[in-house]
Amino acid sequence: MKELAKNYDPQAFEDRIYQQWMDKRCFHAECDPKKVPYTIVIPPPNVTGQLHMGHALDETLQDILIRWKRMSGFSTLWLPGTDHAAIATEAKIVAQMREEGLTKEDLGRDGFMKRAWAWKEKYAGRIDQQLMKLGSSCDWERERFTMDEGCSKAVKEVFIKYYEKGYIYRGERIINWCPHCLTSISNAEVTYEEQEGHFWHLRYPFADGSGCLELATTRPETLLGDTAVAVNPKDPRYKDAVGKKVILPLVGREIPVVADSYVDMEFGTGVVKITPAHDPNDFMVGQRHNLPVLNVMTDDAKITEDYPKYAGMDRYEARKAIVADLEAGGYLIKVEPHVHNVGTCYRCGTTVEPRVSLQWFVKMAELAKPAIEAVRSGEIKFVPERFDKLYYNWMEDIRDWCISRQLWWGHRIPAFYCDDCGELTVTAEDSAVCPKCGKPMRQDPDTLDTWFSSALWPFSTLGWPDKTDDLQYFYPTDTLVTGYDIITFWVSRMIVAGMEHMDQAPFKHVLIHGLVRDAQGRKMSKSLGNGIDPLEVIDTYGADALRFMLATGNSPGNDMRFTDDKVKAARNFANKLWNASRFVMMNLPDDFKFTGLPDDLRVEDKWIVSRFNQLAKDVNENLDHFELGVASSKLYDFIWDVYCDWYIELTKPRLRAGGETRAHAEQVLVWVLRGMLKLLHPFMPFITEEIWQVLTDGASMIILEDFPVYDAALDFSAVANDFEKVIAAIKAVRMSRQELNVPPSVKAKLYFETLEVELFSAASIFFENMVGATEIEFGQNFQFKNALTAVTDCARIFIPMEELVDREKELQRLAKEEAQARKEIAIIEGKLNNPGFCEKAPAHLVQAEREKLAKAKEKLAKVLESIAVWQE
RNA sequence: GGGAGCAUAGCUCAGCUGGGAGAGCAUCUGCCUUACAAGCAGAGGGUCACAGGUUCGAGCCCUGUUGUUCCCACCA
Repeated sequence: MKELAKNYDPQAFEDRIYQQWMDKRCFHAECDPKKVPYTIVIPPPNVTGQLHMGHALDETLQDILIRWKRMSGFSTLWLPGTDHAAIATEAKIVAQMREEGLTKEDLGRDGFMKRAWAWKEKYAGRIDQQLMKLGSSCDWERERFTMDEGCSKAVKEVFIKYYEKGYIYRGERIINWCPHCLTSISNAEVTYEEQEGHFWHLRYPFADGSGCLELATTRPETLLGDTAVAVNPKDPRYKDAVGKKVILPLVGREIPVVADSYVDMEFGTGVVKITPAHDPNDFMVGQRHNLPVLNVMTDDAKITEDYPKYAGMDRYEARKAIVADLEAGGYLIKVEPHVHNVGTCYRCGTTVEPRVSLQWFVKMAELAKPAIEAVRSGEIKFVPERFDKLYYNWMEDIRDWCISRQLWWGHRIPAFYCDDCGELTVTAEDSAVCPKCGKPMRQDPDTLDTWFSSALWPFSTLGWPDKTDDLQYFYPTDTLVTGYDIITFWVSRMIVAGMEHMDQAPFKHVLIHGLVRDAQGRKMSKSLGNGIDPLEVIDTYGADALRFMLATGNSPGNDMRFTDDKVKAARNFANKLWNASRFVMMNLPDDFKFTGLPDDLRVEDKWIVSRFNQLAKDVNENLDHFELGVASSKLYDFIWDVYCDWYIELTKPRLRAGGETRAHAEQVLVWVLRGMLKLLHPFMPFITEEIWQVLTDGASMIILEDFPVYDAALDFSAVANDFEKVIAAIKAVRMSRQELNVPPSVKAKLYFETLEVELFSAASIFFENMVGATEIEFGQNFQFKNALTAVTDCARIFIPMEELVDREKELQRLAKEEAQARKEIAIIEGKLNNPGFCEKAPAHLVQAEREKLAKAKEKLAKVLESIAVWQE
């Protein structure tokens, strides 16, 4: 038999193992009618992005599920792919061009696109490589990209379908504009931040000279675009003002005073300046009162040429200048500090500028209805459930979705304008000629929001709009794994699209995870520089350790902190498994053949087999309920505590014995080891595959093995429970010896007072091997003047010492045990003396309490006897 | 303003449908026991935020309070 390397060194095999899986096409999915499909589509990372800890978590969870299902006999497809990430990618390219002194206009649209594709080609694949390092078992043969031919076809199809059904319209609305990215963004892409600003109290004089209206603003520079002043119609203070005109300071324009219920009488002076072009609420007021819309800013938020004095100043410069002028002109009453929420671009953090412009929108209210119903009916389930509230919250109050972006990198809107006759045509054809007048048409310059294409991801990647075999077989997908931060951006829109175009929810479960934060609990971010690179972690500790750490110790939907200690603990666990496997293999003869579990199992074998059987049951159940963290910690406990610390130690005497005894132990050791490796494989795929292949001499791959399940034939609970008594006795002896500072090197004979003579006598070898027993004798009423006692609920064990035992210390120890026993008895008696408990609690629980009480009393009696002996 | 999460050992967190408070790390003690010192054997440490309620029984369910984090809306 080949041996495992002396040290666990993930670098030595992780890449090789991955290559093997690839060579054997282990990740490839077939439309196999004999199998049940299980599908996950990857949340597509940015095509030119880099793997960060959030991805690592996301992919780890998906890979665990996929590998588990694959081993459980499903035809599993994990479909990988990347997103073109319109704003993010275009921003990077533009920044790079800026360094060369180039602008988009310099290159022109075609030139820019050429450059963008080249950029994409250069960096695409990098993220794939990184996913591979993690062990992701994606079907790379099916890899997709949101701007590939098929996805682009789907996008056009959907756009046209929506347009024809009246869900898509074009209109002049106030939208969120990012002056840095130079594009519109949707409501969902705006993040609000609390900022300290000012409240400028201003005075607007009446045109007729009858005094002034006082009002306050946080954005004095927008005054240039004021087209009215509004008051509440019910406000008695301003009854006479309504209908009059005021003169706009600095500008001199006469604007009306209008009455609108939007104005809150309680707030400020009850007078609001109305700037329809630069504030969403003002825009609505403007519409109600037919006010002109004056855009006073350019794309990049500078004042336009219409106001020569401030032209070219950016909005903050202009603010300073205008405030100064207002003060000079006597229009400024006072300035107060004011904390308010400011919208920022979620991509670049720039303060967004509400701006009126002509954009494309999707009417969401109708489309949202079936999508809401899909969750309400349980067709789609969020895990954990509470996230459905966030979803309803968003969907039930949904706004129209601004989908046009003033970017070049993306899907161009399939709308064409005829400059000649003014006709608007939406069509999939590129070489469009005006259907009305036959003249050539001009395509809309804008592209679509990135999320428009990712919304179609669960079916566009399977071939839709064509009716492909993949689509037939793998749709709807089963589980979507993603972070709570993109439920509104992405999950909700996929559900909408799935319901609308496929008439079927795109997935059954949405497994939501939290954010990976740094050790102090802060969000990992570029600006803080506190991000941890998963690849560096993999280099240091191995992918298995990283994966295990990410999957353990947290529960769905909750954030987790990343600490080095946790990865180290996971690495140590891998090392433990490695060494245990090495130990087992070292003990196997060269011609070892695994023949399966022997029929004549010993008590300790039945114990471990039974425990393993329970573990297999638990792990399957936990995974079924998406309790990945619970499953992984059960595996940890079993492998480390049960198998390594107990079972291996228990088998050592048998291995030393040789012959049949040894061969028998070898089979059980290997049987359990194989089972553990399989159960652990989804979590730690590399190390389990490596060990497996050495163990099986390369005859098979663990990734293709059957996942263990509960087997009633392997349930030996009764025997296992008996064996727990032996374990309890060993622990009790250890505790006595340690607490009395008896060195491990000191051996001693053990005297047992017990009714379980048969059980303990069969186990005597363990006492010799594990607690330094020289010999074991059974009897009653032993009297020792200088012995430690170890007490369990079914045995009292004397350990006579040659050197004088510290009487006081042993008495103290026994007193502690007495106190514990009494406390336990009190608790149980408290329950049993409660008539309500005995009457209403399930019978088996009452019975269990009675048994516990009997045992506790027995133990107490034994402890008291021991104390009596010492006190004589 | 609306909604949600969290509060459990010194730290980081588990604890699934209510039925004996757990893990890792840290601390203390003893061990190089030929798989593993990235280890072994033990120990100490918690009024499960607070106050009520339901129940035979509450870390878990209900109500309220406090602290904290987040999401949504957004008052110029």
